[in-house]
Amino acid sequence: MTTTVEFISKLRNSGLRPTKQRIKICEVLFNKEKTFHFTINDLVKIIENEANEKISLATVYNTVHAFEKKGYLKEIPIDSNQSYFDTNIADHHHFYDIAEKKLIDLKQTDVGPINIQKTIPGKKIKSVEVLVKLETDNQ
Amino acid sequence: MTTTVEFISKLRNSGLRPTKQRIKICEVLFNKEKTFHFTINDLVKIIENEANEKISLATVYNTVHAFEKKGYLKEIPIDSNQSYFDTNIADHHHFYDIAEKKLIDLKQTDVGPINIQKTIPGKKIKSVEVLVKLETDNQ
DNA sequence: TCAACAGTTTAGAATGGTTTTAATGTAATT
DNA sequence: AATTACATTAAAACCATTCTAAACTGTTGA
Repeated sequence: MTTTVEFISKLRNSGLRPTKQRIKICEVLFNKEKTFHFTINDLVKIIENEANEKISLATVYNTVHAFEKKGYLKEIPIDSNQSYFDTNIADHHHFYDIAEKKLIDLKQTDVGPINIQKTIPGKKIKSVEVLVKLETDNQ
Repeated sequence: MTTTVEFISKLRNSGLRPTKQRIKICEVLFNKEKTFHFTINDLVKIIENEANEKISLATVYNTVHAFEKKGYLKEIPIDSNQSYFDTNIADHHHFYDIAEKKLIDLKQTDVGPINIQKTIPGKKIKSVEVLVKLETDNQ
């Protein structure tokens, strides 16, 4: 449980003005028991349900991108027509249920260490992400 | 080097009528020395340059999706606003150079086996894809 | 060989997620 | 309180992708 005051200083410390909208989005995203995955559309709906407020779509996009840039959110690479975000910023991997278009977290221990042998001069590894696609098992 | 005749029978055997457009796209995609990555836009440009033909955008989309469904192409999961495809259908993974927006193939031996410990009832694993994001190494 | 059918191509319109615009509003600073 | 820089907003624009419906073409069987 994080208080509004804490969100305000977190935002200020990040160089983001603590506006009503950003605080609301913080509460929606970072005050949950568990981390979760969402699309922008999901987030808009959650805000509409949870508060009776309405935050403009553009602001939701702006805020999510700002939070991503600050490292408070991670975008999950999926070849889908919309972006998925994750409030779990720890290093971890995903199942993607193709039929249901749903993401499921994998723990580090579910996958085991991944050792990348190849290097590219002048580049360093920023992240290593495994996406396991699931389909229906008909048998 | 694959002949036109071979592409025709490959298409027929897949239940796809060997049309002029599909044969052309086969030649562009599968007659290269090396496998490569492309977007739909890339492919349209290649076709325009290589032949003086013009294939309708809708047909390019249709054909790429048909080929993907038949397993002759693979879509690569990246959190981008457009789809990337790969003519390398062997089991392999990717580097993604964030700065240059370029994909680089990793060989199986560059990554080693990945062992997924978790299972979901009624679902089976369709694919396991590793995306290694690279950033500039400033030091 | 030819007719008939089913599958394919096409240009252009529609769709839908995301970004831009430019006007209005608000937090921070003086 | 005035100023300034940053934020929010609705609506328009953007752009990759999909859809539509009419024209076209490969295939089949008589």
